[in-house]
Amino acid sequence: MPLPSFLAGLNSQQHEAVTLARQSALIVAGAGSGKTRVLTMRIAYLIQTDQVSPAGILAVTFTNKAAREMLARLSALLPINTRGMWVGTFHGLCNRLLRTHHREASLPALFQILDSQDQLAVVKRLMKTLQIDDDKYPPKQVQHFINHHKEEGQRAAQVEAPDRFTQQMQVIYAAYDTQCHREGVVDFAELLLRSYELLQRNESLRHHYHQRFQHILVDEFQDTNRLQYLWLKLLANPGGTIFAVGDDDQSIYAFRGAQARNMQDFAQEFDVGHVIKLEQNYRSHGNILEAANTLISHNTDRLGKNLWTADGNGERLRVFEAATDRDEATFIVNEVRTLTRDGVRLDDIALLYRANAQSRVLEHALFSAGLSYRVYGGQRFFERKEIKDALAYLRLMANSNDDGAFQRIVNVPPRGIGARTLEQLAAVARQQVISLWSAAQRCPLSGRAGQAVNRFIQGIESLRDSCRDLPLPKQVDNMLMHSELLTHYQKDKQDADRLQNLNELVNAATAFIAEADNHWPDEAKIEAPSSTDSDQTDNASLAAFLAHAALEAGEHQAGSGQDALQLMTVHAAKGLEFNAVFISGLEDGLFPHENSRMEADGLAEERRLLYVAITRARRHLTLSFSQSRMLHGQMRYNVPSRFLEEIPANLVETLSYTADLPRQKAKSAPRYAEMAGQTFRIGQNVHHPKFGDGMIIDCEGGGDDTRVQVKFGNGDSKWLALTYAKLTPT
DNA sequence: ACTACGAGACTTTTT
DNA sequence: GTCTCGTAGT
Repeated sequence: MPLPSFLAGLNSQQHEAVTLARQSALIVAGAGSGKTRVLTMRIAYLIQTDQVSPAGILAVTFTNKAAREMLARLSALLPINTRGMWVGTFHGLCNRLLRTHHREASLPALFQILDSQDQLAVVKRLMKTLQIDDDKYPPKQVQHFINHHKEEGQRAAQVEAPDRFTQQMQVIYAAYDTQCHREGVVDFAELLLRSYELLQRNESLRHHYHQRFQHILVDEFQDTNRLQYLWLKLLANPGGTIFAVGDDDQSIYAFRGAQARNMQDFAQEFDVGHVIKLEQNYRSHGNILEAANTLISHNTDRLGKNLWTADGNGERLRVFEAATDRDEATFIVNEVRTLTRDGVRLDDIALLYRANAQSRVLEHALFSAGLSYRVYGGQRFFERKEIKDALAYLRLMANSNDDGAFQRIVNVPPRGIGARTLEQLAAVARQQVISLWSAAQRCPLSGRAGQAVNRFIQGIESLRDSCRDLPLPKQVDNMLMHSELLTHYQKDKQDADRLQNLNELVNAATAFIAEADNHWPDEAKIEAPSSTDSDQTDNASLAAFLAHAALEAGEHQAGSGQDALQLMTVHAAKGLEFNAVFISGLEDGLFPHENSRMEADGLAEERRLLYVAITRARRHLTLSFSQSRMLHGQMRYNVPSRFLEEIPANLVETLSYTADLPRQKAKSAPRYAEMAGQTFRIGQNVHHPKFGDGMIIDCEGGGDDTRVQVKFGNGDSKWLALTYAKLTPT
């Protein structure tokens, strides 16, 4: 059989990966090595050569964006319809699975999905009813405990609890699951754990999917957590094959449970004969790659790879040292101007930083300079307050047991139902183990508040009735008209945005339906032999829309397509590329972040983070750091990042202050410490006979009592009395 | 039921 | 420094 023509142009490793015979495979795909291309071509190749039908493919990604991109590229390669294909995020696919088999998973047909916010609200509410001290057991920590254990595949009963504290956590975890079950809601981790347990328990179902999914493909494998790995294993074994693509050097999500170790485990457990490495980079110039290679070589426990390019070395990296964070920002603004003069588009330039707090100074400088910019991160469409309120109305219409939704909007807009009334309702609900809604229904309270509650219940019910046979966008519109949310937010004259967002929600619903008609065939019809609810199916599109809202919170910042500089954290930049990249704040304590010192493998992860940042750049890469920085309302003095020393000097051009850059340092009034005729200044580099080299970051006292705080190379800082410490300037 | 003030946090984040 | 959250006061 002739090979499909689209294979032309692949390099030999890519070709090998794409055309591999039916077997499990591990592809270590370096940054810019054409990873997504290989993944999509592999699918196209399998289908084109009749090794599998589209329905036999399961492809998993981490983000909706990646899933969309894969589908888009796939339909460009092949004239097939992507309808029957299972391409999506772990959570999206689990949702699909659970919707299809909700009975077997003992979930209501219209189960709702809790996002993190919602989940935290449930935890708080629960702890209140259980009367658990939230100082001793901070809700955030409880939430993390629950998620962490779910991601390890553990139910409350399986958690090891050697001490009092953990036992209490375990109790809350168990109560939380009970509560969620009663309300018919499911959190993100639950989506995975529940479908994992479903497949584990239900042999015929498992068998069905084993038969079906002949080829499973996984993107960003290094980001999988334990449960996701087990889920894949359960879905593939025995006989199925997994095509895993990942890069251990780009593993930067350990803090949320990702285990790059899954790559090694996978190679072993799935008998991967030889690992295919994609090392040819099609993105960056040579110097940039060499800097990245050398930096990452300082990590141990790597699968090991070295990026190379057929392109030239290009220009050298530039490193700039600033006196203050403002100077740093000014420098970057000037450099950006130079680049745009040379014809680089603004949106092909990125300013990256370790922590969001750093964007402020940069934004200020950009704003003053009149450069347009866009900051990624921040609130997303479906996470906005007013949208959450509107969604709560819809949720309550779909599922009246949803206490979270009930509580959220029972008094929005204000209708005279205060904390007092709610408490009474909650007490009834707790006693009879029923939802707030049922409590309100069954035990009507007397008085004005009771009337208000009744009116509320009736309002929602009549909404539900009037929406019954309407198409989804009309339902949303109808809800907005009758809920008085619009008038409520009209009073907030400060933000007309909120009104606009609410109206936008109708458009979102319209867009969702249009999209669903293309890609989301009614799985229930195709897949599920077992689930045919007659009572509630007319609300299926509403439930699907609500799931969509939770699973895909919407664009981070709806960039209106205009040319603007891109500001984001290094994490957010993963997977992207730019002609020119600035990485700012390369200081010890910031990058690597000081909190990383506490964590096992923390420094290595920070190094990988910088590796990711560096490999975003195609042509121009500028690193910068500042001697001083305003952080948490305090001036902090930092030493350059240790990572800078790990980049070979011959690749770097060091920039110094230029004459036209106003030194603002005088304004920050360096404080001095004097002792025996010697003067020490904040920011000055010094040497200590015992602790080594460091920098003075603070001083206090005077005369014989003068002390200075010195931050040493290992990250520690110490207060030293000048009388005793033998400090010498370096 | 709504506003105002103060305490405390504050790495990274997708689903 | 600035934002969020929770409580106390009106």
